[in-house]
Amino acid sequence: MPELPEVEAARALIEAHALGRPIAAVDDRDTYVCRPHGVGELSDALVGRTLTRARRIGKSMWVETDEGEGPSLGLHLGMAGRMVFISEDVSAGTSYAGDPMSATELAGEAGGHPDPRSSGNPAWARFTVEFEDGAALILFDKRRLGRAVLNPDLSGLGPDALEVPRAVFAERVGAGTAPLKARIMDQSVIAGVGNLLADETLWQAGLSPLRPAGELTDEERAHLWRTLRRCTRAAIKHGGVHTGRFIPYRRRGAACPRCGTEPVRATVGGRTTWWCPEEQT
DNA sequence: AGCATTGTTTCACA
DNA sequence: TTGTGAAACAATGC
Repeated sequence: MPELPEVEAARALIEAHALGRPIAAVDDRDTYVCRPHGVGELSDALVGRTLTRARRIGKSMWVETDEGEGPSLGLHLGMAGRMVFISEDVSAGTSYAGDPMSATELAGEAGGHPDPRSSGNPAWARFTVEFEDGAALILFDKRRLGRAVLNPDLSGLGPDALEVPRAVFAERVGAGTAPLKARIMDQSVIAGVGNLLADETLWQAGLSPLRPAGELTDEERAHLWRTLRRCTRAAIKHGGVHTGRFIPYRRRGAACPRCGTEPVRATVGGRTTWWCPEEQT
């Protein structure tokens, strides 16, 4: 689920609820999600400190501790991760993106009837930060492809897709021989665009995912930059990339909501890709 | 049973 | 050396 819009919602959740609370305990026993750290490493580094700022580039976020004096906590949601904050104050119980979940529901066992399909399944809590006041910040991830790591290396990331200036975007995206979709999903070129946001943006921009990135005109690059910003902002506002206009039509037998043509499917940049062959050229 | 999955890393190859 | 694409990763869901 998580692309830039979901991660931004998670970052905002941390910023709104988890800052300023001294850390009492950390559960880092899942050494796959917390790798390369061993059990207790994140705990030793974080207990006694306080989260002071939540930041994000693309799909990667990190939380500074003790005004930058302590280590930073890197968090990545992977393919299916979500951040949840719970506290005694039930009204604050919420998840990262338009899918509020009460503390009662999150209690799972305590509720008596935990839904195994729920992302709040207690068994899917892969990393937990408990605060002295009883609140907790939890990374739920049914597939364990998310990450919690100290002092994350973000040097391989390009500029954030929402922050990158138009001219920089044009220079970085409008180069190379790879298909356009692969180019905008390359996190070292620009950071934050995933499979669904890429399909949505290219559909809205009327550009084929197969176009060699380096062959775009100046006008097309500028148009793509504006369209990507609009799609990303809309996804943040509406609760995630799945709210995109084109997303429901990424399936066999559908009809493009603008022209009625059946979308086509192919693998582009290693990912399943759907587009309108009539309008996207 | 088999295939697909909103992400990232590693590896093979041109 | 650089760029590109496939496979692997974990664990479901259909």
